[in-house]
Amino acid sequence: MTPQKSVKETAASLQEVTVRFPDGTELRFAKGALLSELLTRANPRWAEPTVALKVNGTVMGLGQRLLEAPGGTDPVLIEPIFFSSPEGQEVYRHSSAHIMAQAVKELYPNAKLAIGPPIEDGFYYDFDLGRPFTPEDLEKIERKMKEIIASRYPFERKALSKKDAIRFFEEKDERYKVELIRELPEDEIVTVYEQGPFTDLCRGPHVVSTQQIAAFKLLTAAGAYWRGDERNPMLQRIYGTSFPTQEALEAHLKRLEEIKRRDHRRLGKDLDLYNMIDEIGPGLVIWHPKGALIRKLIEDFWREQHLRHGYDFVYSPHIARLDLWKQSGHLDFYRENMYAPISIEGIEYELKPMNCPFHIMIYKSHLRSYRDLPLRFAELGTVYRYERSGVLHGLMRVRGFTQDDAHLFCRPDQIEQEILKVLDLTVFTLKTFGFDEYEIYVSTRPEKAVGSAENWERATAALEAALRTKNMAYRIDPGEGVFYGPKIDLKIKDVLGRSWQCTTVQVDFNLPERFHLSYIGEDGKEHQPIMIHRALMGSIERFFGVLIEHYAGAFPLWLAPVQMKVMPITDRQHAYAHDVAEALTAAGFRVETDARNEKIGLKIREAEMAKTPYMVILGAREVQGRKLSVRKRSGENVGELEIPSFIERLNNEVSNKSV
RNA sequence: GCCGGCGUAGCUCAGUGGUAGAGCAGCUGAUUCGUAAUCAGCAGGUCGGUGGUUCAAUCCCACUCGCCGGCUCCA
Repeated sequence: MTPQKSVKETAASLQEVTVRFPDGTELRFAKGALLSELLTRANPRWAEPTVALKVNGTVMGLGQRLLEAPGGTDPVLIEPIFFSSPEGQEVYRHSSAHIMAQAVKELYPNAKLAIGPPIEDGFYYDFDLGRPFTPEDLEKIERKMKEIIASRYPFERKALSKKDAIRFFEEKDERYKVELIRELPEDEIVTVYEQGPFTDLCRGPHVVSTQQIAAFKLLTAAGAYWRGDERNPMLQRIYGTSFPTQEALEAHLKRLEEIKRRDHRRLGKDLDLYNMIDEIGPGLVIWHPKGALIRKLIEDFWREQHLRHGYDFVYSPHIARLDLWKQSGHLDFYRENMYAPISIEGIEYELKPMNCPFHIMIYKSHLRSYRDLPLRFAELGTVYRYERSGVLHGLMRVRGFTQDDAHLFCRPDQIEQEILKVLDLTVFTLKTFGFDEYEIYVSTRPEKAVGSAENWERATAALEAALRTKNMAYRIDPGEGVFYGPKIDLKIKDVLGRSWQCTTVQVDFNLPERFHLSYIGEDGKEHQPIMIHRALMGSIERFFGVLIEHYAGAFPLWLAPVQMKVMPITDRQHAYAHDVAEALTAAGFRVETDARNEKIGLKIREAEMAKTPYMVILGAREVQGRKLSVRKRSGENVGELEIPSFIERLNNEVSNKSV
């Protein structure tokens, strides 16, 4: 199996070449030198252990040789890659995945290898085992991985012809690997990596030795289809993660704990915000009073902003005749997400999955002039979409949800300006909730789509132009547009750095055509308006779920369902507590009084667990001085205040919408 | 939808082929207390649902509903 080195290559390996390091240092090396030799000799005092090297811009493993470097330049440019970079993590975790695969093969020789890539925060490997992995299996695999790491196997790269590679993996009965290799181009050189007795198909690169994987943990096992296609066999996937130090691993595990602690499904129950129950059905939310109040406050804010930004509010029904959905094209392109029609007096009606056709009907209710445009119809519109049972997830993925929807009708020359306005409103809205960072994607034409290629291009160009004007960095997401037009998707980053898709802005050249929308232009002739669909928070349900996790349930004062609790220490302060609560309520705050015959410690504990922003503690001293002793949920003691100065403080905090 | 795990009191969870327990919450009483849990008593469950095996099922089996972790998909 050892590939033969050509005579020419051997000769070449004796020659020398200059290597330039990032600090400008240049050293001479034999062309056949191992990259790890470069590193030792150069002693470059790099702060972190080097995972791999970037050689003339290509990431290479330290076990590779200088002569494999691309470009064949002299000098050869070298850059270190540390674990702290995304590339370093990829190499490190990819190697970790190989170690896991070796462990699995040693423990379960019949397991077939599929694929095992690095992913964000870790790695996975898919196996065909014929049965699922149990938690005990994972423990055994972890122990075996530790042995493999202790064995200090070097990762050795071997190149094979496609034919040899197929034969090699056929002999091992690794049918998935064979399938992968067969799809490579005919003349492709296939590389494999060996670590001790284990060989895996792999492009690489890898760390030098298994010993380099210092700290790892296997996290979960789950089913996954071969190549993500449900018609293919179900494989068994093991997820794991690895880090160069035990501390870094533990920090990561702690973060996972933190994510669990913030889980909106747990907090939603603990804080009594909302629920989803069997009797009603999966993916259908009931909002309990506290959650409903928060929702109301969010919606009030939304309405206020939309009024200021020139939107008109509209309302539309939950069902409409099937014909409407035929005309809109939803029945052709969105059917799999729609519920079965309801027959009423012989006419079929359909539960709405989107609000657009209704807003279009409002547009069509008058003859429109170019002077009327742009028209902006906004609605907190509740829609119902069939989602497969396995994809439902708390508030993040439901079957009935309310979009903060709007449809803008404008002239072609107004598109860019309208999108700019939408972006402004989006940024302002998100910022109010403490989201300052986001990822932006522009999705282009999918396979299943209506409308001409030319229209798609025009629309996409408008979206990109607006983003460039706003200096907002974006990435292209090819083929991910909705069937009726390209879109901008904005994923917000929460306090833990996780991304959530909320905002979407979609240009639509198609619905105006299907519904024969028109306006009378300056020239007195009919023209077709452009339509823009947009939702800033996306779905109120999802946005609320994200907010719960973002704030860890501790809603800022302006959103907190109960803003403060008035807590008399004994019943001798009840009368004063009543007066205080009345004064605060009269000032417009949401106040509860805890007049139970309980110790103050318990009252504070319960207010803390309910994440109430302020606690107003009233004992004999406060009654005496007609004051308030104010404590924040952070534990901070604000001290003794007079009622008016407390109210002023609260008013400031609410009007600033301090996060 | 698919693979796997789970479903026991309002919540978090023990448990067993002979019809169930704890802590918290609830109710009652006592305690009048200064910044994250006062004490005692009481009450609370057709063990997700349906069917089957069995003298006997919460436990075993089948089906079904739901939840959780993934796959796929999306606001």
